[in-house]
Amino acid sequence: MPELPEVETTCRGIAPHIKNNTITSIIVRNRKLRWPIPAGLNTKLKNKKIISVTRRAKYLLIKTEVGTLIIHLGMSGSLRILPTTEAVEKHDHFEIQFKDGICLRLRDPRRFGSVLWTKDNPLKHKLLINLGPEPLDKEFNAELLFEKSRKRKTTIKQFIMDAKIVVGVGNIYASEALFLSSIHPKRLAGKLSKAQSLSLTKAIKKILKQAIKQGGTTLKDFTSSDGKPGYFSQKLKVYNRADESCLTCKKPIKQITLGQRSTFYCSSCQK
DNA sequence: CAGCGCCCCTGCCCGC
DNA sequence: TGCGGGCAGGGGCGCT
Repeated sequence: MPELPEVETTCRGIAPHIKNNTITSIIVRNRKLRWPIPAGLNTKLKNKKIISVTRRAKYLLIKTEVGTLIIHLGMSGSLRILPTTEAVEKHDHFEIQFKDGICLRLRDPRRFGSVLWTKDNPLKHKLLINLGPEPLDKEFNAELLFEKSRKRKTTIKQFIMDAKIVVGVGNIYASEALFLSSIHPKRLAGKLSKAQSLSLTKAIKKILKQAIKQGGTTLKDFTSSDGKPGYFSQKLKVYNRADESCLTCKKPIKQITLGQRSTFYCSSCQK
């Protein structure tokens, strides 16, 4: 489900409610997520304050007085702010309850998400330390994309989805950015020209910014922290549009599989 | 290291 | 209406 814009939307949505708020209780209903939710969180976090809520790649970082919760939403996770009294449903696995009667509740049917804990700098965590630059940072630019792609034999689509190169480009936005920059998803990364590196870098930034502005993309089940869907799905030009006509040239959009992921493109517009 | 498959899990949609 | 197959927005891991 969530790609970077959805995680960013969630981050912005929950922060005002929980920042400076005091935790009264941590509830773990099912600790079997991708990794087990660590034991002892309730003891550690009771009566502690939230200092900040930030994002790195698709990880949400909830910093408290005593350490940081690192939350990943996987494919089907969502976080919502609710009154603590709100009825719990089947896949509501984890929640943080606060002094003022609200809670932050994690729902994740597929359980590919995770809730991790660290006392140290979360950016030094094993899962975060080797991540590439944020796509919207200046550090991610045409020169970096060009240099890193030299001699790489993987397809450009898999390359831009590699978190060591740049984080946050998921399966929807990879297809969209390649369409916007007129690059065929199967083009070998090592064969990208300098001009293409520039247009692709720009396209990735543009697409992600637009999607954040729209509150993310809702295909099936994404809801932001207030339960509303994202509206970017209405702007998708190729993703999920197999056999429909290209919005530029009217030829049918093609669907292929790359790295076990569905990939959509226009064979006439993308070279 | 780079480049691959695999796999974790539930739900939903489609065709029969 | 029921059931099996395929597919889904992620990403770490283990193998070659």
